[in-house]
Amino acid sequence: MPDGAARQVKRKDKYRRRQTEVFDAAAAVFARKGYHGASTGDIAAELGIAQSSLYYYFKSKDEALEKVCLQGIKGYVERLQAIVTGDVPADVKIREAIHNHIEPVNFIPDYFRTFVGELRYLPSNRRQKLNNMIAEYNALFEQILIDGIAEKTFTATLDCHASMLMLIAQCNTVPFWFGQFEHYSSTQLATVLADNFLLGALPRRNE
Amino acid sequence: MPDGAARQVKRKDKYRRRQTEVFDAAAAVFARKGYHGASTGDIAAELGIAQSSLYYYFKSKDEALEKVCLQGIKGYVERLQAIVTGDVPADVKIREAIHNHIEPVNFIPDYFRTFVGELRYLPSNRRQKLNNMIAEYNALFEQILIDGIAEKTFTATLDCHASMLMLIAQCNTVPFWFGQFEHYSSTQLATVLADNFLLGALPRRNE
DNA sequence: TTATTTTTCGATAGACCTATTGAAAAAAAG
DNA sequence: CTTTTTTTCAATAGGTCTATCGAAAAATAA
Repeated sequence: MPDGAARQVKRKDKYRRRQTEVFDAAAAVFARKGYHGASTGDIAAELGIAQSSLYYYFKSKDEALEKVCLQGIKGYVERLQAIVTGDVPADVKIREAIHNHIEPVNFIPDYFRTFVGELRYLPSNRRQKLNNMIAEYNALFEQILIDGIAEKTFTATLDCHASMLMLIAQCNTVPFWFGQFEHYSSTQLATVLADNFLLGALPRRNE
Repeated sequence: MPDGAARQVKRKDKYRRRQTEVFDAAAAVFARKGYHGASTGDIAAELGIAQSSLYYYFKSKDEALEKVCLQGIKGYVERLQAIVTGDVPADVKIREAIHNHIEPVNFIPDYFRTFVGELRYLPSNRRQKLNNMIAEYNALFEQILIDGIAEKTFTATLDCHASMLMLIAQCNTVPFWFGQFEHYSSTQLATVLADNFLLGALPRRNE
């Protein structure tokens, strides 16, 4: 028989598991109907419980969106940080970065979509932290391109800032059409995207 | 003094001009707050009139969104059609197509943003026509790439369908950050995007 | 000016939505 | 089985939103 402290932990764990189910449902509904188009009643219906029961797990719809967005970006910056500091050429880093960005579509697609599409509806006080993470992420991404020019991996004419925005824009649209093209895996898709960016559509002679 | 028929035309014209102002306001509010986040009261406030006055110009909020979206895509297909059938190499066509897609950010940015971001919230009966136009547009865009491979302008390894989606995805994000980077004109931006797609980031030897 | 048409408005019905509250049901502990 | 704690619920206050309606105001015509 567990002692008092262990019992507390177990109870908290059970609560957190249920809470995760609630946020999963919220993410699914936000992704499908948009934040403002989704009601707490919709989320409850997704779970088969009463609308008021949700408030045992979050304090407001705003907070639910914040948690979903935080979950959606979780780990992104850390993984990109590791890629940037890696000891490989910039073109390999770009391939890794693109893969890193797209891959979560496989296991948290609703969080991914909600983060990309609904973050702007977070009240500005809650949005601050997430905006900072995005700025940091973008800077890391751009750094790969800047370093790539310095090490002569990329052409000097590359517009690093615009290219960074465009690469991320491409990755961010993937969760919105991933279900419709099952013949691509996320890995294949990342490869297509990276090949396009690195090689270009015009043929190359010496390769 | 105009006769009866001419008077009717003049009145209709005046009505249409005012209606355009109403849709302009709707597009602005939809773009800023999202369709579900925007109320008809917000649109009225933008115009400085009563909320109920709007219903003299449209029958429902849905209809307003439909009209804004239709205005947002107006001319796109026709212009791309002309580009596709033009007598120039595929790389030039791609440059033209990208320019054609991005340029409206200069004169109808709110319609552009609303079309890209809010179309999905149109009830499916109203959305049908617009979806068909998008399908047609995408097919035309992809045709440029397919033709480009056939005429040896592009590498045979190019994934035309994925590339089409990615190019359009890039163009579609432009209206969401255009205001923040004033040192790019839409033309310069189109050039960066096309250069990236055609040439790639890796240096080329013989050019 | 007076009469007619166009445009705007105030008031509101009817619906929906968020968040709260106290109580009931379910689960866990004793 | 009884008590305690956790989880869910029904009911609802208080707010917002869309769309309608008849009347008022403004513009135009006679």
